[in-house]
Amino acid sequence: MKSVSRVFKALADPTRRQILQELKEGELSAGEITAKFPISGPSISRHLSILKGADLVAERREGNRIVYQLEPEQVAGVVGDFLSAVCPTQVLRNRKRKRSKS
Amino acid sequence: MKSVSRVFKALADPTRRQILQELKEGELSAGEITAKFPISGPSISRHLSILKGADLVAERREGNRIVYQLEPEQVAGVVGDFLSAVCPTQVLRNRKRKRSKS
DNA sequence: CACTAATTTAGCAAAATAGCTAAATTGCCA
DNA sequence: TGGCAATTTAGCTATTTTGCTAAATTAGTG
Repeated sequence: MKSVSRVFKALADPTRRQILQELKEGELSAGEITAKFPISGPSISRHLSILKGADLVAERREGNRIVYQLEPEQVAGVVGDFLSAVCPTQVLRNRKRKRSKS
Repeated sequence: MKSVSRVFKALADPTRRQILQELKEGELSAGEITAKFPISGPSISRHLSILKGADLVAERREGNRIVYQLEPEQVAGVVGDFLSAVCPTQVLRNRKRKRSKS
């Protein structure tokens, strides 16, 4: 599958988007991530492997546990490229504040 | 469903992302869009209704046909908000050219 | 080595997704 | 009104996704 498709499919799930937001604060082990969500460890593990498959996170083993880390360049790269392809004029630069919620 | 979820689910499908790119060039009727893809009219119609449900496109009837139009503010708004939430430092501004393909 | 903790892998069931064809709808025109 | 063109809606099937529990893996510790 193409990289951009893997990324957008990964971002389609709200749990996975929230995992990315948690990782923005700093790296976390699989168990620490699991503790933040109401779903089982194995389910989180699969979400993590999908995020990893899209290169949105990197993992490394640290003794007993596996630590995950955000890859902000991949997030900004792929999503940003799409954004500039579809709406080049109003990408980030020039974005108006939202009136309420769209 | 929440707006951001509808948007990212809509963007998860490659056909729908490509429809948005086609619409970037200017509005198109459902039939004109269908002609650009190898799948059936009804399938395109459903993709369009999902894009419309996420407010990524707007439709209007024009006589016999229905014309679709990109809503770049919604695209840039929702996706851009997510981007600034997850990787505020390297959002668009400051993005390095890609070395090859990530 | 045996035991425990952390995590992933396997296998299953329910729900969602995307495609198709056939039928319904909507608007135009004679 | 009848008929045609454009599009959507309905209903179906196959595939994918997401959750679960149970079992396997990997690393540290007595």
